[in-house]
Amino acid sequence: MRVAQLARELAISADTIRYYTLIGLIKPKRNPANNYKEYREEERRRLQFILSARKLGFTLNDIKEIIREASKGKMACPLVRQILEKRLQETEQSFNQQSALRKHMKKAMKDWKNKPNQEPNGHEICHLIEGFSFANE
Amino acid sequence: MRVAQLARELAISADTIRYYTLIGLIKPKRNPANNYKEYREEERRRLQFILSARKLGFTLNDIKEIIREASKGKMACPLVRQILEKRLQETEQSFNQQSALRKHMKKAMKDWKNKPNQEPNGHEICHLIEGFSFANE
DNA sequence: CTTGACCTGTGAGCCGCACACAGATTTAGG
DNA sequence: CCTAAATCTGTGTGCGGCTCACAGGTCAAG
Repeated sequence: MRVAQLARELAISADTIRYYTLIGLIKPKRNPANNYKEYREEERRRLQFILSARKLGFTLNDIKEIIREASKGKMACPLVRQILEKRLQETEQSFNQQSALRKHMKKAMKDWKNKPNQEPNGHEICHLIEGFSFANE
Repeated sequence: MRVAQLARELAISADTIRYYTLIGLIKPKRNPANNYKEYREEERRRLQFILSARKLGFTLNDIKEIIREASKGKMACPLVRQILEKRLQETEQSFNQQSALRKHMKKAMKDWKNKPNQEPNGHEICHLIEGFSFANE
């Protein structure tokens, strides 16, 4: 199976598969007839593993390390648990940041409804932004 | 005032100020004595504008465009309102994605508490990930 | 006058792809 | 069987918003 069809079946882009191949996460054999990469059952399974791991917040580097560990015949689970914990912490952080950003933006939308546009006055760029208060209410 | 001190006062990194300068958001004059960049009141105000706008989700390109508009003597407010709306939509999207990711990760933490590590078995990489269900309960 | 802190510009690295390009291959239609 | 169009290939570049590394110039304190 070639890259485009596999991409269709997994509902991802061919470029993504190519990229994973480029960085060594997948190692398809070549078809000697045309030198195209041939994706088989093994590659499909590995790709599905990658996609699941991505959905759980693992980075591509994490995944690389996990695969390396597993292919040395070792048990990857402890590593997986440890990485998940770390990534969860980071996700909590950026989630809270996102949440704050969202709050500010919504407040701006609301506050600005009652404010007029204003002609430029020399030292302000946009009074909406410059006059915005990030404080709670 | 030189870059490092301004950075300290605004609690951001000197590299960030340098970067904003590089992409043309700030245009400090040079000190002829040593050719260092000189940041004055105008640059400080502009920098504060940039920081406020960033906190409201505007991208650096947005900010560039807004400044360009304002420096043409035009009223930037309508543009600002329009961009905010767009960025808010995007933020909602990525917020929801983050939220889903966080949920999955927390579920994994919980589910995996009861699952043992498992020796590699040839065709699985990590049964924790491979056996994880993304469904709601 | 030296030491060490600070400054400079330039360039590369991060992450996870998306997109552009030019040339090779495959497929469908006549 | 032939051609045209679709699809494929690898390589390289770009995105955002910085951060860090490097090699060298400048400056303040002792």
